[in-house]
Amino acid sequence: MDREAARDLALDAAEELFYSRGIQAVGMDDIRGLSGVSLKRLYQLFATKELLVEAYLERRDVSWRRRLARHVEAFEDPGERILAVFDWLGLWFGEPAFRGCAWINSYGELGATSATIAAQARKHKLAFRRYLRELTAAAGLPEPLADQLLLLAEGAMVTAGIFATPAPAAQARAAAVQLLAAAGRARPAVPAE
Amino acid sequence: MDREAARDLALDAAEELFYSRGIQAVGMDDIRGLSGVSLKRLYQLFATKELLVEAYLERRDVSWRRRLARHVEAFEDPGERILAVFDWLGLWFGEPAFRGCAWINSYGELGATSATIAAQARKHKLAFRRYLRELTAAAGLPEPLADQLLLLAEGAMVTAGIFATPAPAAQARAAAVQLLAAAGRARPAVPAE
DNA sequence: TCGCGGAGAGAACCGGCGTTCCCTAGGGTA
DNA sequence: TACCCTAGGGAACGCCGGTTCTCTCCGCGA
Repeated sequence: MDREAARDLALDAAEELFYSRGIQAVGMDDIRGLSGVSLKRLYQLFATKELLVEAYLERRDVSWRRRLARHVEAFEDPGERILAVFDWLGLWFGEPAFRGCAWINSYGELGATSATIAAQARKHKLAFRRYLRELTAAAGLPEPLADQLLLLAEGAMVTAGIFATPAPAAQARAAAVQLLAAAGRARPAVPAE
Repeated sequence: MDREAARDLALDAAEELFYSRGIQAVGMDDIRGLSGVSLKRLYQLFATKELLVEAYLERRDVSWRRRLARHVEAFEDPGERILAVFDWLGLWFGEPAFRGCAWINSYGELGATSATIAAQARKHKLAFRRYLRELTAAAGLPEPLADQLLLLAEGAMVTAGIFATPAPAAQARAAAVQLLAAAGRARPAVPAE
């Protein structure tokens, strides 16, 4: 097993365990047990647990945003793309392994203690906000609307996690429809010509 | 120092430390150091750390909702009361000690491990949702609107915590205004007579 | 066949923390 | 003054988990 393969196995196990149980509840030995990568190798790949956590959040950030983008960009219409974000959240919330947002959870757990984890959470949420701003800009809608959509999405993630139901995605979608309509009335996306 | 006073001191210290640093980052000895209540007494009052955490969340739930209600119920108009919720969030977010929502943070930290903490978070959020539903019902607005307002509020708490800015409260308030207007158009709160 | 270098398993080390225990001091009482 | 009883401080205990170390084994080259 070469270095790359071991790294992937370790990160797979880290993602599975850290996400489902929380970071502090998982020991390096648990990672070793699930991944089959020996402790020695683990520490060659990630000098400390904190670095492993960082790599886990980094990799998940990339894959999370890619999964979202794939779903959203199947649509052509800019307005539909915005709503597709909430539809995708609903799909995500419905997955059996769903346990809330990894970054919100990590921030709650270690944001006060670890500056790097707080920074990772900020980075991820900034990237998500930037994406929403791109989507609203493409639809000719103002930036403040994107920030409101961000609040709906974050609220849906939290509520879906704590209440363990995917319903908040549909609620957020409905609210987004209202906000889009209101913004459309103020500054129509497609001028009447 | 009698039993009641010691209990209050211990809970004051617990709230201060657990909220600012996270639960697992605080040891019983830290509680003792800040409260001045000896370990022996602490364990007479709370047989385990978990019971202390539970008592902390319980007490904070009561005081958090009382603070909110005090601010909201200074207004008479049902519509104003709803918006007052978001104004109060802005005041809260602006406090120097603000570090996000204690229940969202606790859930992220221990929700997967401790069933009682997950239940506390659910209980608190259910109570908040019930309050929002009461406010919208009093304004003659439909229940789904309350659930959407809940998403805005939760999203604002998370975003204000991670980005360390009170701005999300105003963004959520603006979105709430739009949603209220839309709901008012559909089913006017004050019929035209 | 004989070393040798690297890798893995798991024990060992060490610090932290929840919980318990011991020792002392102080105050009330005969 | 002598004796208890209580409370508090803080050391002690046991466990856990991050990190390191050691021992063994395997494959490869001379």
